[in-house]
Amino acid sequence: MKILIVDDEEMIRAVLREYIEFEGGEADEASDGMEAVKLCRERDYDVILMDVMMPRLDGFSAVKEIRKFKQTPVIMLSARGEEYDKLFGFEIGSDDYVTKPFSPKEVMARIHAVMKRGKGAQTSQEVYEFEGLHIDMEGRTVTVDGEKAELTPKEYELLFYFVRHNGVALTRERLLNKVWGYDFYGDDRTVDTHVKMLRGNLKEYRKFIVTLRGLGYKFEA
Amino acid sequence: MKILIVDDEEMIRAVLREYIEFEGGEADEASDGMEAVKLCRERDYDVILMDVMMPRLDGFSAVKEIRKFKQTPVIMLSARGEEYDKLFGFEIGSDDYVTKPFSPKEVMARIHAVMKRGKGAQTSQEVYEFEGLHIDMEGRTVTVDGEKAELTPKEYELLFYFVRHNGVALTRERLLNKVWGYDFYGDDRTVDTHVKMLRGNLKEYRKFIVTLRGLGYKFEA
DNA sequence: TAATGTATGTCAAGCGGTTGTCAAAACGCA
DNA sequence: TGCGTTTTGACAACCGCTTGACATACATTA
Repeated sequence: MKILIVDDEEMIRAVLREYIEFEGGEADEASDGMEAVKLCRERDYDVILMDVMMPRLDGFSAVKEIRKFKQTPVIMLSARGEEYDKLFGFEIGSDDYVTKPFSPKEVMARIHAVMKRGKGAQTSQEVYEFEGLHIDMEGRTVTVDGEKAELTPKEYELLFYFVRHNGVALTRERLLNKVWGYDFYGDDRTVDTHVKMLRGNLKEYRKFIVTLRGLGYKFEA
Repeated sequence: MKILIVDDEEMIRAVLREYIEFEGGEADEASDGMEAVKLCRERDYDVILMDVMMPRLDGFSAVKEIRKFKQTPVIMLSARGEEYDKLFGFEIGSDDYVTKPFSPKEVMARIHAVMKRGKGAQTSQEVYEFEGLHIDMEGRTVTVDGEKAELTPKEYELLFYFVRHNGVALTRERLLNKVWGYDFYGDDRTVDTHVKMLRGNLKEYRKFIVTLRGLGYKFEA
C-alpha cells in the first residue's frame, strides 16, 4: 500500500502518514500540486490523497495533469463547501472526496474502499482522448476521428509509451530501451522509421508527436 | 444492469448516467414522476433511482404508483432532512435512500447492494447473444445460428474467458494463466491451437476472435 | 547569405519472426 | 484398454521490422 499525500499543511500530512504507516503502508509527501505531479511521474501509487487549496498548482489541476499519464485513484481533501460542484461531478476524475475537518479514520476507510474497488475492476482503465484521437490500451485500439487505425505491434507499443509519458522529452536511446527492450542492439534510426509510420497512421494527429532535434521525440497533447 | 434515473435536474441525471455506463450498465432517464411511471410500464429495470422533489408527480407518489404493478427496487434521492421520516421508515416501499448532496460513488455502491440483495431470488444468468452466436455459461451450451456447437472443455473455458473480457486485449500468457491455470508449464502456442479449434466451431462467428499480432487475441463483439 | 555538415524524413526490399494449420504423440478418464 | 481431448512439433504463409540509401530540413560557420 503506497500512498501519496498532497497537502500544504505539514501537520495534516504527518497525521495521515502516521495512520498509513500504522497500518503497514508506505507514504510519500508533496506540499503542492507541482511536486505531486513530479512524484507521480516517477513512482506508482495505489492511492493519492489530494488537497484542493494549495500554492503553485491546486489539487484539481494536479489531478487533471496526472490523469494525462496515470489513472491512479485519487481522494480529494477539501474544506467544506469549497468548490463543491466540482467535487460532486468528479469532473476532474477523482474517485472520492472527504471534507475537512475529517477524521483520519474516515480517510483510511475511504482508502480501503477505493483500493478494493480498483482490485475488483482489475483493469486500470487506460483510455485516453486527445481531441479526435482515442486510445484504448486495454482493448488495444486506436481510433482517429472515429475511424479505427490499424497499427502494428511496435506502433502500438511506441504510441502507448509516448502517451504514458505525455509531455516528456524522450531520447531515441530511451525509447529503444523501453519499447524495444534493453537487449536490442541496432541502429537508433529504427525509431525514426517507426515514428514515421505511426505519424502516418495518426493522420492529422501526427502533430502530437514532436521532433526534438538533436534529442529525440516528445508526445504532447 | 438497467437503471432508471428519475430526477428533474439534468446535471444529476447526466452524472449518474455517466457512472452507470462506465460500469457497463444501461440507463434511462425521466424528469418527473409521471414519466417514470410511464417508462416502468414499458420496460423492466433492475433498479430505479428516484428523486423526491419533482414537478407534476413527486417521488413518493410515483413509487406508490409503480408498486401497483411492479416490485422493482427503488433507491430514493432526497435533500437532507427532506421528509426524513418517510425515507427512514421506507413506508412507501423504497429499498434504500441517499441524501443529497451525495457522491455518485455512494449511489453506485447502493445500486450494487440492492441488486445483490435481489439476486438471491433470481440468479442473473450469464447468457450472451452476439448476433447468431448464443452462449449460456450456466447451461454450458453454445449455439451457432440455432445449431448447437459441440465444444471440448477447454474450448468452453477459453470462450467463456474471452466473452467475459469482451473487447480486452489478452496475451497468450494471460490466457494460459487464467484458463489453463498458473501451474501450466508448456508452450504458449497451445493457445493458438485451441483458438483454431474454437474458431472452427464458431463457424462464421470466428470473426469475433481477433488476432493481435505480437500480443495474443481479443474477443470483440 | 552561401556553403557545409549534421540530423531527420521518407521509402522499398529482404530477412526474420509470428501465426494458421494440421497431424501425430501424449495424456487422462472410464 | 480404448476413446476423446490436449499438447507438441513441423511446415507454410504471411506480415512487420530493420536496414541502407537518398532527399530534405536545420544549424553552424565563414
